[in-house]
Amino acid sequence: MSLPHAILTALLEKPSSGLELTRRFDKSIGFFWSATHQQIYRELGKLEQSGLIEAIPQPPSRGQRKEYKVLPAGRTALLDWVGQEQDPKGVREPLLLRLRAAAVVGAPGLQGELQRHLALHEQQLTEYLEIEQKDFPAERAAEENRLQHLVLRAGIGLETFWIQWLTEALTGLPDPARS
Amino acid sequence: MSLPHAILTALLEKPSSGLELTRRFDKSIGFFWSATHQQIYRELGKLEQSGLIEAIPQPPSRGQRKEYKVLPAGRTALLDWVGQEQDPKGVREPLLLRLRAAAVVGAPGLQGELQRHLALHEQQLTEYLEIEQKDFPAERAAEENRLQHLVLRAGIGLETFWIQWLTEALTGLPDPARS
DNA sequence: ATTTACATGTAAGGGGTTACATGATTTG
DNA sequence: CAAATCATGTAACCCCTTACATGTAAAT
Repeated sequence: MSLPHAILTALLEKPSSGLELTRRFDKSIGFFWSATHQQIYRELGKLEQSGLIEAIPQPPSRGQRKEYKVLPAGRTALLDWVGQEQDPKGVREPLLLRLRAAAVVGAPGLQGELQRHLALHEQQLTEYLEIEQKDFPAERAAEENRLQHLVLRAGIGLETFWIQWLTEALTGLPDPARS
Repeated sequence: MSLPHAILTALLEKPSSGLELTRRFDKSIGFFWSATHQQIYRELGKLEQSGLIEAIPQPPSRGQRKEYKVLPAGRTALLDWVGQEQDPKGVREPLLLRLRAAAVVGAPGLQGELQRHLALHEQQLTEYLEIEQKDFPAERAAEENRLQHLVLRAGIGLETFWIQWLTEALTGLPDPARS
């Protein structure tokens, strides 16, 4: 039940249409909870039906922009959700599965795949670091947006971990394959 | 499409029945790809229909143990899958979402939740470290099961990261709430 | 007028989660 | 034989993914 609350958060930060939300997800919340526009439209419909959000009155026709804002009930629902106990869900990373499978059936081409992942993680880390420089400059070690910064630091930490792990993995198996 | 391949890997390591697989998942593969017995039974059925695994002949009645082994076609399918390019999927961590939401609607009780998560991650790390000591002792810095060890090291690294991040987060907000 | 970009949706299928159902085997 | 345990399975629901469909507005 995370997506609806992600949407509520985004709408509280700024009322938006479905497409706007999709774009904002692509470059902020989506970093740790991605969603496609299909998911978002469906969820907006549900949230509206539940009385948690409201569409700003418009001639409702297809292909016509429809902007939503959060109702008081929506804010309450979000606050409830934030306060709930939720256990962290375990890792779910196919690459680790594939390594384990490779230990059994062999792994031609795995080295290349690891290098590809390494490059992708380095790219993501760079993106995060740029955002950090832009949004959280050292001067105002803000109390205001400390939480947002913390979230970004989680992303940075995770990418850093993967880069380190992949590097270690690659220095270990310098032979291209073993079928 | 990860679960079937996780099962193929497990069955190659050792032919098993559905319930055995469920238990083995709970304490090894399941650390980075969990599955319930319902999922496993359904998937075993599909794999058998596809001709990738085979049940060792038994009077097939309900409630009767049924052991599966991997067929050559299954091994091939797994090898194919290991060789495919698959992009890493982004993080999907509700706790980060909740922090972000807390930045908007406030966060009574969030500190307690962070401490709870910290304890859970410390517990998981301990479990991983025990497995490492038992299965990968320093003496034989094995080439044989290097890949398995690497996978475990990923788990260790991830838990370590979360512990560090949560600790940092908690030292920052020593006030119990702010609604 | 046609194309392009914007914007909102529908449909189908896969996978995961939870609750429940049923048969076999062991134990008291 | 009654209860507990082992073992396999069904059903319903929800979420995510992918591909496609439809309508509006602006540009050429």
